[in-house]
Amino acid sequence: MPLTNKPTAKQVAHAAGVSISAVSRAFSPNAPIDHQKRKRILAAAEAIGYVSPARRTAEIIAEGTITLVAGDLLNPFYPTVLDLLARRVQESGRQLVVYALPANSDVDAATDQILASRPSAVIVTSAQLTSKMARACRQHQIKVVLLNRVQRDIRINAVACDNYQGGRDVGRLLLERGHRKIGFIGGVANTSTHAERARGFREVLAEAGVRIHAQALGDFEYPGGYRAGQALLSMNDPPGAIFCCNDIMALALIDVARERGIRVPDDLAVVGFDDIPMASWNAYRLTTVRQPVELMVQEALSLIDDPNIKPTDDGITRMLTGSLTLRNSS
Amino acid sequence: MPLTNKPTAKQVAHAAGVSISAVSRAFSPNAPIDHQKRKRILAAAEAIGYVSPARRTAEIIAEGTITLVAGDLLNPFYPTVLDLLARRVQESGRQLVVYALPANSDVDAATDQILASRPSAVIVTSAQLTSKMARACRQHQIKVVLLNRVQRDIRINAVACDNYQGGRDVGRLLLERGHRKIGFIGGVANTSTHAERARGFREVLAEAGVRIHAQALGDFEYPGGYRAGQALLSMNDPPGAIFCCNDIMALALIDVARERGIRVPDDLAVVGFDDIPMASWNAYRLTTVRQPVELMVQEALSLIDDPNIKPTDDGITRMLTGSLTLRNSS
DNA sequence: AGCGGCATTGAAAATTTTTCACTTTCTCGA
DNA sequence: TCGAGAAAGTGAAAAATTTTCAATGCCGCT
Repeated sequence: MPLTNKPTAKQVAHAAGVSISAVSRAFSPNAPIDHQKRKRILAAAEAIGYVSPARRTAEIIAEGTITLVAGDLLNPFYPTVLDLLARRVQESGRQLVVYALPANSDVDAATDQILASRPSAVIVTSAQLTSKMARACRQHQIKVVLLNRVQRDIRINAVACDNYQGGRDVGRLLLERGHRKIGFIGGVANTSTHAERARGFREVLAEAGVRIHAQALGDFEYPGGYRAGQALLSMNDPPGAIFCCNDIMALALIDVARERGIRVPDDLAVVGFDDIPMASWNAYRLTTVRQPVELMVQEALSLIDDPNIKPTDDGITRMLTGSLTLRNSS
Repeated sequence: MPLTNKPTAKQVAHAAGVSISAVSRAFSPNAPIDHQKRKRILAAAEAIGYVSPARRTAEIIAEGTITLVAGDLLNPFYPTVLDLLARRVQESGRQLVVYALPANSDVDAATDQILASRPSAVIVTSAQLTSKMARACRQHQIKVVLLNRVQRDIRINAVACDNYQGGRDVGRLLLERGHRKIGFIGGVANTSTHAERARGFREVLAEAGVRIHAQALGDFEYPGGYRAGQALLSMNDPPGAIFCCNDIMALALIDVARERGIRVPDDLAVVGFDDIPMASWNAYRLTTVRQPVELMVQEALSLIDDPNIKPTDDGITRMLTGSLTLRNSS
C-alpha cells in the first residue's frame, strides 16, 4: 500500500473487480468495453474520487465553457441577450454553449446532458431550475446563475431586472397621466416575471385607491396578447389605459386597438415591459420599461468569475433597475 | 527504434531538444513549463503528428460539438434558426457552441479561438467565410457548412434558400396583380442575399418588358428600410408596388406608407422576404417569401453527418425552395 | 552577501495506455 | 443446424505517459 492517499486506477480495478486496463478503457471514449462494465467502473471511480489523467485534461479544457440553458429562444427579447452574452464570454477566451429547452420540458431531463461536458458555469434563463439540477451542479462544482429570473424555492445566484419596481413605475405613470380605468394583461400566472410586475403595479394603484378595472392573461405571446386585448376592448366599459406585462402583448394590443378605430394614446394608453427592438418601430412607439440587458449580462458573468462565490454557496440575487422609456403609446 | 511508425513523445522530445517529461508538461494545461518552450514543443509535436493521450481524449469529447459562427444574431430571422438548430444538435447527443462575430469583423481574427476546441463541424451564417478559415478547417478535418449563404470564391458546403427563384416569384406575383410601376428596396449591395433576390426579381420584370421604376438600399434593417421607403414614396411618381429584399425593411416601408395615408395594398403593394414572426402580426400581414428553415437546418446537419462527405472535399451546395406566403400587404 | 521562495527542469518512479493473444459471442452462408 | 469467420471484449505485459522529487537558477528582501 503506497503512503500516498491519492486515488489510483489500481484501487478502482480492485473495487470494481476488473483489470487495470479495463479501468483505463472505461475512461477512454473510443475504447472497446462492455457498456454495463463501463458504468460500473465509472461509478466505482467516482466513489473513490478517481479521474484518469486523460479525462482530467478534458475537464480542465472544458472549464473554458459556459452553458446557457434557455427556455424561450423565440422571444424577441433574447437575441440581444444572447448576442451580448456570447460576445462577453468570447472576449474572456471562453466559449458559450447554447442548450434550447424543448417546449413543456424542464431541465431535469436535460441535466445529465448539460453537465456531461463539465462546463465551468451554467446560466439558466426562461426556465425553472429544479432542485435535481441544482444539486448536480453543486456536486460537480459548477456555478449556476439564473438570468432574468428569480426563484424562491432554491437558493441560487440570480440576476434580474427589478420587475416589482418596474410595475410600480408603470402604475405611477398611468396615475399621473390621470387614468383611473386601468387594465392589466398578464403573462403566465405562476411565473415570477408576471407576479412581480403585477404586484408592483397593483400596489401603486391600491396606494392611490384605484383597483384594476379589467384584466386577462396573454401567455407572454402575440396571439395571447391579441385575444386578451380583444376581451378587454370588447367590454361595455373598456379601460382607458392598459399595462401589458411584456412588450409583445402590448404590440398585439395596439394592433387590436387600431383595428377597432381606438386611438393610441388618446383613447387608450398602452405600456409594455422589456423594450424589445420592435417597441421602437413607428407602427408602435411603445412606452415600456427597458430591461438593463448590458448590466444583466455583466453581472451574471461577474457572479461566475468572482472567486469568493463558491458553487456550493447559497446564492446571491442582484436586482437591477429597469428604466421607464417614454414613447407615443402613453 | 520501435518497428511501429506511430509518433511518440520520445520523438517530440528529441526533435525539440527537451526531456520526455517536458513534452508531457507541454500537453498538460496546468503543468509548469516555460511559455516559449511549450510553444516550441507543441509545434514540434504538430510537425511529427503527435498528440498526447490526454489531449486526444479531450479532442474526442469535443467532437460532440458543433460551432455556429453568426454575424447577425440580432436579425429577427435567426431566433427560429437558432432554436431549431440547437434542438436538433442536442437530440443527437451533441452540443452547440455559439460564436457571435463582432460587428465589422471577419472570421479570420476568430479562427484560432473557434478551432481551438476542435469542434467536429462549423456552421457559418450571416458572415463571410475566409480562405484562411477554410484552410484551417480542412487541415484539422473539421467540416464547414455555410447556412443561408452561398459564396463563389470558396468551394465549401452550403445550404441556402433559393433567393433567385424567390425573387422571380415576387416579380411574377406583382406582374400578375397588374403592377407596372414597381420599386425595389435592396439590402447591402455586395451580399449574395441581396444580389440573388434582386437578380431573380429583375429578370422576371425584364421578361415582361418592365424595368424597375425606383430603387434604394436599406441595409437589411428597420431604420435603413424606413429611409429607403421615405425616398421612394416621396417621388413625384411613386411606385404602386415595392419588393423589399427582407421583411424588416418591408415592415418599415409599411410604417412609412401608413404615416403618409397610403393604403396598403390598395395604393401600394408591399412584399418582403424571410417570413419572420412579425410579418404575420396584424399591423403588417406581410406577403413574403418564407424561408424553409426546418429544411435548411436539417440539410446542414445532413451534410455534416454524411460520412461520404469529407472535410477536405470541394463542397456541396443545396438550394432549397422558398414559398410565397400571401397575406394582405399585396 | 546570504537566504528564502518560486519557477523550471530532467531523471526516475509511479501510473496509465496500448498492444496482443486469447476467449466469447454474433452473423452469415451452405 | 452447423461451421467458419468476424467482431467484441478481456487481462497480462510491454510501451508510453504522467507525476514526483531533487537540483538549479532567478528574483527580491534584509
